[in-house]
Amino acid sequence: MEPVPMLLAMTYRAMGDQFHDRLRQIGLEPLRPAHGYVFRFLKEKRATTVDIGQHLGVTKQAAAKIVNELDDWGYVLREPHPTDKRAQYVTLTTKGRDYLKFADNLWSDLEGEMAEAIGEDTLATIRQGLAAYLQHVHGEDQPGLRPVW
Amino acid sequence: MEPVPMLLAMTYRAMGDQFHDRLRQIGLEPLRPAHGYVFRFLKEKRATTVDIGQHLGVTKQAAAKIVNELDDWGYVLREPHPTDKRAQYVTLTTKGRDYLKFADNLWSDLEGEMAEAIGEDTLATIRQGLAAYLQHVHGEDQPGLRPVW
DNA sequence: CAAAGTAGTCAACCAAGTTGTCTAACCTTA
DNA sequence: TAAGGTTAGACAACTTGGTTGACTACTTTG
Repeated sequence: MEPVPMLLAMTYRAMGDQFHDRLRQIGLEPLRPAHGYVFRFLKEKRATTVDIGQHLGVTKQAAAKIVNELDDWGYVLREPHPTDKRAQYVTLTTKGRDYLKFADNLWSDLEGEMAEAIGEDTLATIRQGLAAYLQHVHGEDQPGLRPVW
Repeated sequence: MEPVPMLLAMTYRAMGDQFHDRLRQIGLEPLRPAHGYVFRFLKEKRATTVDIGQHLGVTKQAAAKIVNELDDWGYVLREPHPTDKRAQYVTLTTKGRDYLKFADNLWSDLEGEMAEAIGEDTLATIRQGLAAYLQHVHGEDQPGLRPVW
């Protein structure tokens, strides 16, 4: 019997692969999951590189590398922090927001296909079950994503 | 609303972290998920390094590195292939089988805790739902694990 | 106002994979 | 049965995505 985590990993992988395939057909830059997570984070709040690193669960140096790429590609830009002369806010450009919207559509397409395959209600149960488990493990303050890729 | 894959990844990560923590308390070698997947594979069938690479979805060179570690630590050993003088079968030692048994217990403990947190039936639905989705996507021949770590 | 802490950058290193090459053995097949 | 193509495994160089450590400029706190 397969351990549950293996099922989780395989499903994550399967969905991620499909996402990536379709994305590549559009010929975008080679965005990795981390980039997507950054977009999602920046949509919510203004953040510095250090904040981003914290959220991703990596060092600020690693975060800086990611931010640099996104900057080079025009997905984000840096603007001076209003009160702290050391810091810079990283913000989404229009291109970044467009990407995010596009990606969200793609995700919900994939989720729709999943619902079709296994049933709307089953998917809902999965969603709620996993959320409840994370709640159970981490309580209120969910950690950064501590990603898996 | 969180995309489902993110929930999958976070749950996988949460369970994996707990697994790893408890394992480390016992002071075992720093086994990574890949090692566990190799054990699970070798329990089923005799396999060469190339087979293992195929199963893990990595090159044979990468697989060889993993097998070397496991050999150094005494979890597997290599024995000559009966008919092919180039090849070697990789097989679990007693230490390897003991580890696997231990790990399986640990996993089912964790799964038990999950069941307690979110309900036996919810967990069962998750299990079946994910399996059905994988079936839907990949059909009969599930790919190697194409792992995520 | 001095001391401790923090944002960001630079540089060196590391781990886990990749590609490419080679040898010895294997498998056609003419 | 010899010849040509394929394969298992090893070795080496490189790539990627991170790490730790050190430093500067600025900020916060006692």
